[in-house]
Amino acid sequence: METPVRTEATADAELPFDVFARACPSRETLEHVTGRWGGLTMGALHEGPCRFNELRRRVDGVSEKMLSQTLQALERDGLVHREAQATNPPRVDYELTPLGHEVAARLLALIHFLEEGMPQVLAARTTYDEARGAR
Amino acid sequence: METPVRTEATADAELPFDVFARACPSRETLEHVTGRWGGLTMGALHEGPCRFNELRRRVDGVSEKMLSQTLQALERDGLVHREAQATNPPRVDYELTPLGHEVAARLLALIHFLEEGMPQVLAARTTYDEARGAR
DNA sequence: CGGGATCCGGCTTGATACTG
DNA sequence: CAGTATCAAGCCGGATCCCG
Repeated sequence: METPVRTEATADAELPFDVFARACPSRETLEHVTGRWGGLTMGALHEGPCRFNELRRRVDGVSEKMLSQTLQALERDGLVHREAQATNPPRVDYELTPLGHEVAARLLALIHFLEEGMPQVLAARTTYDEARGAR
Repeated sequence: METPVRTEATADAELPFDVFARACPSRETLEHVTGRWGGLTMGALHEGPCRFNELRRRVDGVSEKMLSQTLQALERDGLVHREAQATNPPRVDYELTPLGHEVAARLLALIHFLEEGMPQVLAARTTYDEARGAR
């Protein structure tokens, strides 16, 4: 991983934005990104630009409404770029912005790690459920 | 991109878990981790073990019920360890498991990047809203 | 094709109260 | 302190209809 300007000295520098605070706008964006469809949508877009209905196919289970809604939130946050052509039939392409790509990369790192760790997770679930049912 | 590092002996079979598939259990775990309180809870625990009510204070805005529920889901997935002492008053400590720490690290990478990128996000929102209101 | 508008059921959430 | 139980409200998300 590349290390930006960040001097990894002591704890953290005092950032003006703190997700742990209730009212911080960063929490909203985090929820857009990690929301039910936000993460999957960005993950799908990370593979490349995509039209609306193709996106629907990539993100299994999402409805038109939620995809539309999700895309709007991400576009407003500057993570997704929307390019519409007023042709007939209309054609709209979505793609990640540079910022969006960086966010998606971190998101996918999480997703892939989770996928690889699923055997452990599943094992833990079994253990947990057995310890419960036994008692 | 990067070379897929598979420990499996079998050839380049795809991973057995795919979040993009509706029915995959990895999507459940992803939702536990990225859910409304899951991420913040794990982020808070990444700083160190913590008791229930202290956790509530760290994660601003979470209710008892949701914290309890969140912790149970994470414990079941093997990401959080719960250590209870049957004293009076009761004392329960929560901490991340090794797996949980790895997940939390990726989560925090995302969170911190988002916090640092908030100025851009906020700027994008302003632009977006102006383009809307103008029309 | 790419959405917007509307309706509506139900799951999630959050107070509140109660227990060990 | 560390939760569980209960209940009302509200937002989420799906289905449907409609438009450019």
